[in-house]
Amino acid sequence: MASLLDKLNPEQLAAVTLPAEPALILAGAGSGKTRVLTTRLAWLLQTGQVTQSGVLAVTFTNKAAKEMLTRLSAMLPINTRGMWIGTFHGLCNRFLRAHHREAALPQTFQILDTSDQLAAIKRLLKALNVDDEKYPPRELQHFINGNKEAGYRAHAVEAWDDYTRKRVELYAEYDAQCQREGVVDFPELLLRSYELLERNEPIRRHYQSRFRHVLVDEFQDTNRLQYLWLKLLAGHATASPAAVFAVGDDDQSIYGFRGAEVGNMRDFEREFKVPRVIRLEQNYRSHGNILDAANAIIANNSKRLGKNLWTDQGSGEPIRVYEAVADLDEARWIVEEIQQLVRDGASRSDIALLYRSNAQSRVLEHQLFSLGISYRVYGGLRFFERQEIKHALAYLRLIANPDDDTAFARVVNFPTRGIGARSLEQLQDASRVYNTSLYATVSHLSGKPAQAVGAFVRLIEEMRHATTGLPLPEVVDHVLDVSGLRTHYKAEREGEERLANLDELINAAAYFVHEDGAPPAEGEEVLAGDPLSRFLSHASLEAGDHQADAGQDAIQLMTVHAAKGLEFDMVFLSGLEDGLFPHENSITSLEGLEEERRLMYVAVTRARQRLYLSLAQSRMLHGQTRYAMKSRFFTEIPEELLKWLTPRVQQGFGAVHTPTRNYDGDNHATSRLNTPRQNGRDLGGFYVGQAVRHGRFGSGVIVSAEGSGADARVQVNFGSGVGIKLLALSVAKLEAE
DNA sequence: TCCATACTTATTTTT
DNA sequence: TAAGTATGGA
Repeated sequence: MASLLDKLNPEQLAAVTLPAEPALILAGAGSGKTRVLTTRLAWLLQTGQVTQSGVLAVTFTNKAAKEMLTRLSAMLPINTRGMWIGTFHGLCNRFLRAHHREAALPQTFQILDTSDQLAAIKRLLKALNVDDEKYPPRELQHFINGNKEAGYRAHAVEAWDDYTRKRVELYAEYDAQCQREGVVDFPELLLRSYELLERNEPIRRHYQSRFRHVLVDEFQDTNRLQYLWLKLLAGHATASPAAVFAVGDDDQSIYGFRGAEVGNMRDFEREFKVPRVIRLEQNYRSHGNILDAANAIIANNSKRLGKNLWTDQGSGEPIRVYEAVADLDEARWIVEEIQQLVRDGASRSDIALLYRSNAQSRVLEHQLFSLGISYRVYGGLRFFERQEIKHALAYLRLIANPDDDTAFARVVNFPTRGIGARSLEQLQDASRVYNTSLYATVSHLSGKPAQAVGAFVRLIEEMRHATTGLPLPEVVDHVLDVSGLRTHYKAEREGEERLANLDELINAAAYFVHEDGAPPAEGEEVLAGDPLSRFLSHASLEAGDHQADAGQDAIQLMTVHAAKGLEFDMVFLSGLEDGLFPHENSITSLEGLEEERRLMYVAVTRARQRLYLSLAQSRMLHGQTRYAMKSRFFTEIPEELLKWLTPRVQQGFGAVHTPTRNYDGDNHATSRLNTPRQNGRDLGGFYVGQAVRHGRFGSGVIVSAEGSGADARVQVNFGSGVGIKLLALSVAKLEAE
């Protein structure tokens, strides 16, 4: 037992061995958060304070849940299968399958992913004849999900204006449609579970008395509904509440834009009366200079719970900074530097290239590609999101649940079988009249459309019949043939990859059955439902890997968001320009800016040994060259931690006049940029891209120009604090800097 | 039904 | 720029 607690630092040890009471662990970046969480779980089990079935551990991602299970099995010789360790959505799915009747759902209910949900909303708007210009589907989706995640059903949403009233009405209609079809979206998994617990006392009591210890990972990312769900499940208001062990870092809260409420941490501390917040501040990842920079940056945020990272590893190297003239030069420099690192023996996969937004990867990729350096871009389409896979899954969904109109609409005419828009419209209308699903409505139809659609229904019936009792992989195989999907993609010019993916789906099914069939631990129940429904919910809840060959030794490219939780020996953080990072859409509000700052904090703390920061004075954005100032975050890092690799004269764009400014001496891009006249406009000697000084606003860059001569006006970006100003040259006393 | 062309729009994203 | 959607003609 001692071995479990070995090598923990005093704070970690204190956290792991806390008594059964509400606990809040503020775990800084690289402080051994996962280790503490897993060791706590193992320790509770090993010391007999709780049984396997008395534990609920919840994470946000499948990856984190898997990691916890793997590490737990490595610590204790136990069968973890059947334990309630998983994602919020995964656990709620399991809960709802087990109590589908009480939750008023068919046992085979299907889960809509984000794109399915959007399709369902579009279909609803069409059926109700709602103008989708006035009520854009995406906006409506956001409205519905936002309300669900705050815990509000349509009837509970306050609406003070006609527009909102209409959206609330559509929200109610949407829920009714989902109910008819036997499908639930992501937030619905949570809300439905919450409502069931709230309404059904026997079930609530059962789970409240069962779970004695509730462990929550990444607590700062919880939304309101998740917080309420935890509170209820843990029996917060009851005589014998479960001990909630919440681990998180308010400084790494970067998902506010999708409903995460950092405030949940404060609320938790207060409402659960956490006796003592434990801070994990010793960092095992980065060298001192990197941590000093991170601490300095995040110190500018208000409303923090407070925390300061430290290390005993020494200060290490300075942070290297490079200011390029243009995005292309920045990319060239980064790639050149990477080549040097690799020549010096660095392994490519230890090098990460981070950026604020996905669009920035293009220049970088281009540069890497042309120099033949292997790289891997994270993000993008995942396995279960590919169209051919979604088509195949739609057939499977119809076998499991014929009322799933989203699945029906997706494949009724794919591959094409002569069912046009008019037939479908008729079917939609009839389905409203009879209040039945599209599938069930077909029997009411007559005439020509009924023939074609009827044939489709018979096809699905045959599929269901032929696959009953077959092992899952064979079901999939059969469906791929009979649906005509295989034939379709065989005929398609570039269908080989799609065909390969479809075959991969059979493998995924086989693998799933293999995992799914393992015997559960004693006293544990497995997920209820038939194997097909289980596989389908697995496909929705776990969209699979982001493509790319993970095993290869390649440079890692990703957004800062995607990098959260990861670490690399060397990190390049590119595009550090005001307007890009922090993003211009976020700088208008304090909360927005503080989230950007947390993002910056996350980015900086990814680096173990070496951190590079870079920016470009001009950048191609939306097909136009844009000029920007250095990111305001530079001013938040103590100067002595930075090592400028570009001559200091260049800062503030003074260098545009110096002859050698580009990394490789190639200055054609610059000479084009700095032509003192643009579009023949007379700007009295000024030009776009020029560094200027204003008496009141300070120094900035001319971003754009309009008018000419006496009417000439220019937009000047003054950076931090001031922002972009439109100034008439005849009025404003600008001087070249 | 399919294909070409025009038009729009442009963070971050897991489940 | 460039991807995604919308529209209209064959």
